[in-house]
Amino acid sequence: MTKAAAATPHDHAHCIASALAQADTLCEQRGARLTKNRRRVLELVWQSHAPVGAYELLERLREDGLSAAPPTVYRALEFLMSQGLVHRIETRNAFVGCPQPQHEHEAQYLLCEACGDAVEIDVGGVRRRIEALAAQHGFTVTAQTIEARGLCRRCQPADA
Amino acid sequence: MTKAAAATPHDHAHCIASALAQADTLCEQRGARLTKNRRRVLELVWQSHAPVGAYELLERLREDGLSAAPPTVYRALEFLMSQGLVHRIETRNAFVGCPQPQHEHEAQYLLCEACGDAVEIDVGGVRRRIEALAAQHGFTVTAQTIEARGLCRRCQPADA
DNA sequence: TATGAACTGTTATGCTATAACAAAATCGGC
DNA sequence: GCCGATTTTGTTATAGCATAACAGTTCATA
Repeated sequence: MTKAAAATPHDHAHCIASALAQADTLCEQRGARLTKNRRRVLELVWQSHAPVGAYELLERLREDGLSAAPPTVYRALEFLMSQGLVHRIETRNAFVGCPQPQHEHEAQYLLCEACGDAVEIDVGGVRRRIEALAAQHGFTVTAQTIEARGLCRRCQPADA
Repeated sequence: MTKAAAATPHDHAHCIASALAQADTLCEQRGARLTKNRRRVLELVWQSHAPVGAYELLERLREDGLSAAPPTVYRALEFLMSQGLVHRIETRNAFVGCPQPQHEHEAQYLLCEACGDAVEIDVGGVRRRIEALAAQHGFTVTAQTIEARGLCRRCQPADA
C-alpha cells in the first residue's frame, strides 16, 4: 500500500518505514543524495500525518543531540520538496510527507481542524477545470495551491 | 461595473472610488463601523490589484504622519476581512481588495508571477467538486483555499 | 453626562524564513 | 590515494510576518 491513511486508524510505524524506504529507492534511482540530515528530517516529518512546523523539526533535531540552526532544517526541507518527498501546507506554514512521491504531482489537501491531520487527495479534474477557467481570463497557470479545511472522519461531531 | 479588471488596462482610480463607496454602503447597511483607520487601510489595499503585505501598509500609514504599529494594521485588516472587503492571499502572506463584497463568498485567485496582480475568479463547480471528493474521505469541508500561480494576459511571453 | 462597549495606542515578544560566508564532506578524474 | 570542483553543512545575523497584553480613548445610547 502506498496511500496515506491519515484520519483512519492504521499502523503508523509502517507509514514511516514505507516512506523512508521509498525515499531511499527514489533518491538512489535519481542520483539524489538523501544524506543523514535529510533522511532524519524526513523521518521526523513522518512522525504523524499532521503537518509539522520547521521550528518544531528543529527542536526534535536538537533532541538528537545535533547542533542545528534554522537553515539546517529549511535546507533539508527544500531538498525533500524538490524530490517530491514532502509538501508544504501554505495555510499552516508547515510540512507534511507525501505518500506518493514516485510521480511528480501537485498535492491537494484536506486539513482537519480538530486533529490537525492532512489527507492528500487527487482532485483530478479540478486542476484542469481551474486551468480552463484561467484560460478564459487569458491566464496561463503553472502551479496551484488547493487546501480545504474541515473535519475528518474521526473528528465528526457525535450526532452525525 | 463591479468586477475587478486586474491584468487589463483600466481606470484604476475608478476601482478605488468604487470599492470605497461600496464599503461605505455595506458597512452602513450592516451597522459596522468603517472608521478612519479602517477606511484608510482599505484605500491603501486598493492602490493596486497586487496583494499588499501588512508591513507595507504600515509604512504607508506612517507616511500619512500617523503613529502606527503592526496591530493597527492587522486589526484593520481583520475587520475588513470580516466584512468581506479584503481577502488574504495565503501563498503570499498578503492582502487584496475584494471586488464583490456584497455577497459573502470564498475567493479563488489567479496570481501573476510577473506583475504580481491577483485576479479573483469564481470557479463555482470546483468548490462543490472538492466537497464531494472530501465527502468520499468522510471529510466535511468548511473552508477552501484555492490559489493558482502563472502569467496573466498582459504578461504572456511575446511569442504567444 | 454617565456608562459600557468598541476601537486604538503602545510595548514587547514569538514565530517563520533567509542572507552571507566559512568549513567540511563528497565525487570524479587522474 | 590525491586533488580540484561541487555539494552539503555549520554558524551568525537579520529580515519578515503576526499577535499577546494592557492602558487609554472614543463612541453610542440611555
